[in-house]
Amino acid sequence: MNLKELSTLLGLSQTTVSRALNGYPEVSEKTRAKVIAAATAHNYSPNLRAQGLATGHSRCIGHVISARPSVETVNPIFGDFMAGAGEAYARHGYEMMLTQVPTDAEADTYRNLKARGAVDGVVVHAPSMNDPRLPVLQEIGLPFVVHGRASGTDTPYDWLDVNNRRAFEDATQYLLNLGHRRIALINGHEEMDFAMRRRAGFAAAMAAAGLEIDPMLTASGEMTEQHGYDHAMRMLARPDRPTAFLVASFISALGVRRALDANGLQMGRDVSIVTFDDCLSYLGNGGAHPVFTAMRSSVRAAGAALADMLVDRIRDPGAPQKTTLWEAEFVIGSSTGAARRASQNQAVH
Amino acid sequence: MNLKELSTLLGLSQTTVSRALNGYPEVSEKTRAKVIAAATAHNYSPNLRAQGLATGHSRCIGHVISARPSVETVNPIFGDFMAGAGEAYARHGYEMMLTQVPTDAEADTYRNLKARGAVDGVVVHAPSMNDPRLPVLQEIGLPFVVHGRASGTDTPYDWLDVNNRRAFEDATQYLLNLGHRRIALINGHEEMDFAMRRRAGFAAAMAAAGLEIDPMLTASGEMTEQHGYDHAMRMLARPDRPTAFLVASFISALGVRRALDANGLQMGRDVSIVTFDDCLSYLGNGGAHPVFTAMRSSVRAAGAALADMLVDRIRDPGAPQKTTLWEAEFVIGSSTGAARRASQNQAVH
DNA sequence: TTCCCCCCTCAAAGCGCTTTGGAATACGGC
DNA sequence: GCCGTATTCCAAAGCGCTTTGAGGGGGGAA
Repeated sequence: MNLKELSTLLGLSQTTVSRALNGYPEVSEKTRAKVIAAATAHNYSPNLRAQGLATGHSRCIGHVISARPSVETVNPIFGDFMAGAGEAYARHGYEMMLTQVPTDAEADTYRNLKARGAVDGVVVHAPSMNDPRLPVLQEIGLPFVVHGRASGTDTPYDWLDVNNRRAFEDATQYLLNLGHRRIALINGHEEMDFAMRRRAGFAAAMAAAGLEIDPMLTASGEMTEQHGYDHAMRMLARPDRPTAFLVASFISALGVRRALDANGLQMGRDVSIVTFDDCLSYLGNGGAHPVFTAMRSSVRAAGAALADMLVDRIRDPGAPQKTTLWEAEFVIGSSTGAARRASQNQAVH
Repeated sequence: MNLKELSTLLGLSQTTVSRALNGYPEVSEKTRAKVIAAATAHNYSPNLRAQGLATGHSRCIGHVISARPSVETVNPIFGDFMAGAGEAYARHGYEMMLTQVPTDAEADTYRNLKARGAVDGVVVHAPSMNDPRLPVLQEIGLPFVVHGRASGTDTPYDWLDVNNRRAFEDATQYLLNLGHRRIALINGHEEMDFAMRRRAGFAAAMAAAGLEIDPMLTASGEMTEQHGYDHAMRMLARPDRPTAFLVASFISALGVRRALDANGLQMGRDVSIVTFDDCLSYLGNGGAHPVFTAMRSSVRAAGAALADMLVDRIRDPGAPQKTTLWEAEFVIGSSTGAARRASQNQAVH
């Protein structure tokens, strides 16, 4: 069933039917009602491609996932982000399209997406410092929003970020107040902008307390469970082992916790953990009684908010750039406690 | 840059340029080379929508995610599945499109996808028994493949599944051999076909051993960490508590483990856990030394295999249906051990 | 009755591509 | 030198929709 068929069936012109369906005022309400009834009765929906060809836009948002090798999509955070964004897109009548590409081909992918008119806009995930994608997007004029920020990019752009620096500074301060001195940082890849900011927050609090950061007590990498486990094991094996861990991801925190178990240490009593919690739906932090003391911010909400921002940007490409900075919420769970004497004694500088 | 511009620029007709680009034999290799060079030089790619309109297909695969409420997308399994599928699609030149809809609107969504010509095919996730989606898809003639099976659907369709029944039967047998008698099952939603099969496998092994299933020791629901924790806590609070848990998801198993910790029980010594492991990239099972004894099967590999199946189906709609049944691999970790006397004593029938 | 205006509807021109059917050129063979 | 066969290229017709510019009809005012 296409427009032509539907219109002959109704005894109207294609124009009228199209206008009726698209809510134009030039058509009487009576006609409109008849048209809509017929459309639903015959399960008619305008052909996406024809519509897109005629209007010049695709009503589709692109998410290009750089795959080093394919690790980003798989990031559990991604699923929650898409859930939030997807709902918002649906509300605005947009589809979402995923593209997976090798990291080095991302810029070309954007050019191609633009050239083929495949999408009306994109969201940029996991920005790094001086992210090369942003200049490309600006150059080719493809609307975009960024989940996070990219330090070093001077031209303005739309972004939404969590105040990672503040969150990690506060969390570190919290641990310092509990008497911890040897604090380990299990971070994400430090080319990532958010990871850099997190480290900066940590460093700031440590410096303010007059403490030096022991390079043996910091780690960065893909935030898997194994990542947390491996580095925690390594650090806990040291004679001057840390009394507290600051972990950039809930999943890695699970790994750190496994390492504590493996060492016969009790979380919260022997060793403390503070983690960043993205509120992943399948990995709750124990509901009303948080297991982990955590900085938390819903990545799903971020997805929804960014989707709204992107739709706004597409509708009004000339609007001033919008930026949003969310503060993470700090929740106290049972994974933290006062630093213990024994451990402190070990931690002599 | 569009076809017309490119062709005038080359001094050729649109036909020739199009043919050169699409590899038709009617154009000389010399011309073709010139055309391709110009296309890349000017970053020309045919407009997706125009191409689609002319050819009648979209080169796009749909994944519709039923959201009850929005819980499915967010399933960490989804990310891994998409990573696998996405890579395969890219290889075949397909894009992938996500649509999120309320569970009850899924059938309409398929009709709509078809009516609008939005996608060339879809993959059906999380089939339930007598899944209503399959008849709809068959009726409207939209090519599809199913991740899992839908018992009760008689007309043949393409599917790929893990032998869940066998896996759970074997796992149960393994626990029985270790002397466990009170075995708990933490399952997924039992309308889901895979959950039903898993329970059937469990039940078969128990029945073969002459054991009854204690309804208090089974649970089903969304496979979150909290789900595992809550039910394990409930079961462990019973005087005749289970000595072993059979868990349908790695994430829920983490929750069960948390419950063991909360009860001061040691996993593998006091209480055993066997879990199903989908090989999620961010949640490894400890690499060479598995933490959990597990039935495992990569959901990512499943995504890739299903994507290939779907592309085949689209290319040859008349081909005979293809079905694939994978056996899960059984790996022994440190989460299982012989049933302990003390616990066995509690477990008197 | 006549005219004018507003409301509603229409025919037709694209949007950028593929593809059919046909035409032009080049090349041998007779 | 002429014709048949390849080879290479082209003009034009859609694909299904939106949208422009224009026409038709009904009702109120003169």
